[in-house]
Amino acid sequence: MLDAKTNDPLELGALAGLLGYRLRLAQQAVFRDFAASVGEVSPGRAGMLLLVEANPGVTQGSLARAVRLERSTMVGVIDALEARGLIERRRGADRRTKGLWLTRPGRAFVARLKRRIDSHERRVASHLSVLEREQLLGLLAKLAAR
Amino acid sequence: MLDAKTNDPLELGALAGLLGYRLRLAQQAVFRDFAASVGEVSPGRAGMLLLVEANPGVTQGSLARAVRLERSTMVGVIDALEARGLIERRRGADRRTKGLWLTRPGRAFVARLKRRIDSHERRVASHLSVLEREQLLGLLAKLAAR
DNA sequence: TATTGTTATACTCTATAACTATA
DNA sequence: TATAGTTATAGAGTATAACAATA
Repeated sequence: MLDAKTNDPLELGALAGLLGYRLRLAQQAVFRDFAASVGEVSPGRAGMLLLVEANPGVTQGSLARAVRLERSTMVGVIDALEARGLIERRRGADRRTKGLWLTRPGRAFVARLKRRIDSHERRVASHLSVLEREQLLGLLAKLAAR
Repeated sequence: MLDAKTNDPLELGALAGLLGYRLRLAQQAVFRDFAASVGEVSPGRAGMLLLVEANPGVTQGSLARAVRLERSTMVGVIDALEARGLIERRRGADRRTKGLWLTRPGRAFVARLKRRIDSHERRVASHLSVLEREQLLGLLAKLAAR
């Protein structure tokens, strides 16, 4: 780890070989590129929009479990996306539930989002070969499999 | 991605092959294990303690740059670690700076921390071979190199 | 009784802008 | 003028606990 300003080297000590530390640095780098190049919506919110696109009518609770948020947290998140006109709640067959759907503007937004995410992904992976990227995705999935 | 409660499969859609998505899931898994098994201090704070241990007398600003936090954010972080009696500020040769040092209890705390982190690391990497773990660390470093 | 969405509330982590003391 | 630490303030993002409607 280099001190970004003075280039004083800072000893990493016990930190050097820890997966959690390397994961955090990598994720910071990727998220920083996402914010700069995709913008408009955070990585987490973008992921939710992609999940609603792939699972039209998904209930709030089901989406919350998928992204590991509390149901109560999801309320505000959906409120915000609904206020931006990107998704809408519809009454489900089970009248306790609310199904989530992309609005027409929401679908256009997600289409644009996907194009930007594509070029973001290419830029982020530009230092990796195709094989290395596949290896990395596989190892990450293995690590996350609990 | 499985819905954790009902086992309804949720389609991942465009999310499936994104490095940022896989990074986030992997990091969540690792941090959850850290919280459950190391506890007492968050991964980020633990990292700072390890950096102070490896760089006695490091200034607040230098540490802030190393972990990519604002100087102003670092103030409160150090306040909290100081209030817990783990580190102390000492006046530097340049009298604008404050050097950071582990206290005696802080050194004991970090020693215990390192033992817990070791077993945490082994558990997290338990699904990976030694070679796979090395590959993963290397690929993550490559990804984070901007 | 159990589940879904909701509200009220609070906590953690972080940033920006303006200040002070030194350099 | 520039830098290190500081303060005040604000904004994401998240959680817990209690509640109403529905199953």
